[in-house]
Amino acid sequence: MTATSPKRVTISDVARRAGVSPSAVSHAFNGRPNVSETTAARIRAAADELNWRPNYASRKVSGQGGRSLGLVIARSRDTFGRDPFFMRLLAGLTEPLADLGWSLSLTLVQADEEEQVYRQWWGEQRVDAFLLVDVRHDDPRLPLVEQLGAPAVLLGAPVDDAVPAVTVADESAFATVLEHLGGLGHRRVARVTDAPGLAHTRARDQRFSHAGAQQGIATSFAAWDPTADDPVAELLARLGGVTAIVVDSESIAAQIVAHAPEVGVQVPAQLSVVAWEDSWVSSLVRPRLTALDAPVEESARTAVALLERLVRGEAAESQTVSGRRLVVRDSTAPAPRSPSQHHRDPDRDSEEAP
Amino acid sequence: MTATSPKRVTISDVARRAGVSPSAVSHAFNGRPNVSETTAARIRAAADELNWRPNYASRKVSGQGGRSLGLVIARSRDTFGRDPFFMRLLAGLTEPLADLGWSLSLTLVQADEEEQVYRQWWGEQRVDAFLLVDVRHDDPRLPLVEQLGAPAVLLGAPVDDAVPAVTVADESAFATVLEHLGGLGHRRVARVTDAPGLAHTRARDQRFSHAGAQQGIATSFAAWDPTADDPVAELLARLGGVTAIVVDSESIAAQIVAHAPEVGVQVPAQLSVVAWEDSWVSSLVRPRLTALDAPVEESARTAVALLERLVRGEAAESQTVSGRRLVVRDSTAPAPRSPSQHHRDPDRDSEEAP
DNA sequence: CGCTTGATGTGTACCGCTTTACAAGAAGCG
DNA sequence: CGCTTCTTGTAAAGCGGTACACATCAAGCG
Repeated sequence: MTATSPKRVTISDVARRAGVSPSAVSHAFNGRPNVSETTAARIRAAADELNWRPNYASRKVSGQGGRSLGLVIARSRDTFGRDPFFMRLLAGLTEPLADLGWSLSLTLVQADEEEQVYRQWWGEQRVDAFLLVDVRHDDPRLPLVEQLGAPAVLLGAPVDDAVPAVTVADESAFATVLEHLGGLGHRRVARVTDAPGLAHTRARDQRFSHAGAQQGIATSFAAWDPTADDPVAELLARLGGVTAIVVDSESIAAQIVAHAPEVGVQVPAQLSVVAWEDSWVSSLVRPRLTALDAPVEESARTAVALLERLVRGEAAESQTVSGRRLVVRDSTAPAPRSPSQHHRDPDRDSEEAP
Repeated sequence: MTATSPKRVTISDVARRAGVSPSAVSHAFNGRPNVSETTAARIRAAADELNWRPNYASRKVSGQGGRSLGLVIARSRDTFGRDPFFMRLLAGLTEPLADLGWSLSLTLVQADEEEQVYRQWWGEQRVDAFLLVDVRHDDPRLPLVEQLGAPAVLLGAPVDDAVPAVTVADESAFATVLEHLGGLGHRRVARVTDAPGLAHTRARDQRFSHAGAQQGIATSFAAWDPTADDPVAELLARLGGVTAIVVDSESIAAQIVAHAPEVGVQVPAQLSVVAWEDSWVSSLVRPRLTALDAPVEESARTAVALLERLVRGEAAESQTVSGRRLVVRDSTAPAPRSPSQHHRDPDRDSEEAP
């Protein structure tokens, strides 16, 4: 088939139909006081009958503020696809954007094309603001958006005064998690992270150590190595006397609980696992993951609100959203009596909760 | 902070810098033959130095074809979020779109706002084409895009000649799956679907019956009821003497294999499960899901190519992409010797593969 | 060598809408 | 009742490009 475009209806058609000038239509549609309520109604009726809406491109050209948010994600298809966080984020952005009449432009890029895409989208005025995710230390995008003069908000730990951040309050979260684990008798807990370059990783590392110190729990760190032959086995082997881990990524936590028994580590009998994000995946795997739910939808909403203010030229301050909530499921249990049994025959120890 | 927009550079700035007229710049940037290669180079250099890119909105206003694809998904946050297919689709669309210089506008809507959003986005010329997913029987969007004259392509079974479809070849897929199951001794297989309203569901139903008939396997159908208290238990109870199921949705298949043992059905000892989509989730759950991988990325690429032709005013025919591939994992095994044992004590039967 | 060509550019009229004057009649007022 | 002030509307100038028609000028040619 061929797309046969019926002549598109313009503001003049509406004006003619309502018996007014095009300017009147414009004023009516922009809530300007230059038109009486009665004629405004007539104009709206005419527009309705013709099914007309102001052409987005045209209004942008004539100086009307923007209505499009750019989300550029520098991830491989794979790491994007297996992070349920992004689904939640996308879904969460959609609603507040729609309320504002904005739309979301999304793309995945390779790391080395990233800046290029920001420049292009901004230069073409394809988008009017950016939402920055996966912000790294010394992230080049921060100076970039400043240089461009592009309104931007980042999700994660604040990095730079010039770009407001929407942060999920984490302080008490580590305390909560370690209280939960401490209450189960765990004394040595490790934090597992991938993506060491991300800005929020460092912030969380500090909070984790701090909370551990306060609660008398020995904390350590372990990096997830996706290049290993069997990343789960490799990680578990490195864990030493740790009896519980807090995993930054939900998908990694899920892989760990699913695969650990197969390499001789029973979860949660020998090792408790907490995921630092929550989604349907956590309740899918067995044992179900104890996870820390984050208010993703609210973060999205907050970010959009901030962005909207920036685009209007107002100032916007970084904001914190709270609502971290520990959802206790089946991957955490009392610490084994004698630690460091990871490599025993799985059948032989089945220490149950006291 | 406040966004202080540095004066934006326009085509005239570039023209001045290159010592030519604005038209020359335009021609140079649109590969028009009105400008010599040497001056074109000079112009490009000037544009580079000023970091200029043609304003997207302006070119659209002045009749330049569109560069934006609309994807409107009528799903709840939840059903969107737990379908890994969408992640693959989004990721898959991104690359071919970027190659074309297009961008993707995404939104989630409630079913009753759906048409409204199509009208709005098209009316505002915010997008230049639509990709239709989750197409239902008598889907109102098909007449709608026709009426609007909007280029559109749908993913799934062809429904209407006016809207080209990109279809994943399914014919041999059912044969392959049933061969696999038949070879394991299964004689009664059910197909489990949610979303009975989707257009491709009916098509698959027929193919399934057909393939069953050809291979002497008794086929039946079972609907997934998400409103049930325990949908998995409820489904399994309804299965009768069936020893294997083919589940239309990967996330449902995953729930089934994860939860079945907890309601007394061993997978795959008592029941084999095949998922009709594949993603990382299939290898996450235990037992790992035997799944039918679909060429999602290639479908996306094909759809984009079709769309691009439509936007250029060329005709575009429906296309089929092949590449369905059965990935055999751990959720399929030989059929139990005596069927219909679903409600036995799980410990008591552990019939192993012969 | 005069004239047709082809290669390169430039002027200019839009595209559809916003916006800043500015006009015209109604209303307020001393 | 003449003049100022609102109210309601219109005209016209852009916004940043594109595209068509036309101007140049050097080369090609009989």
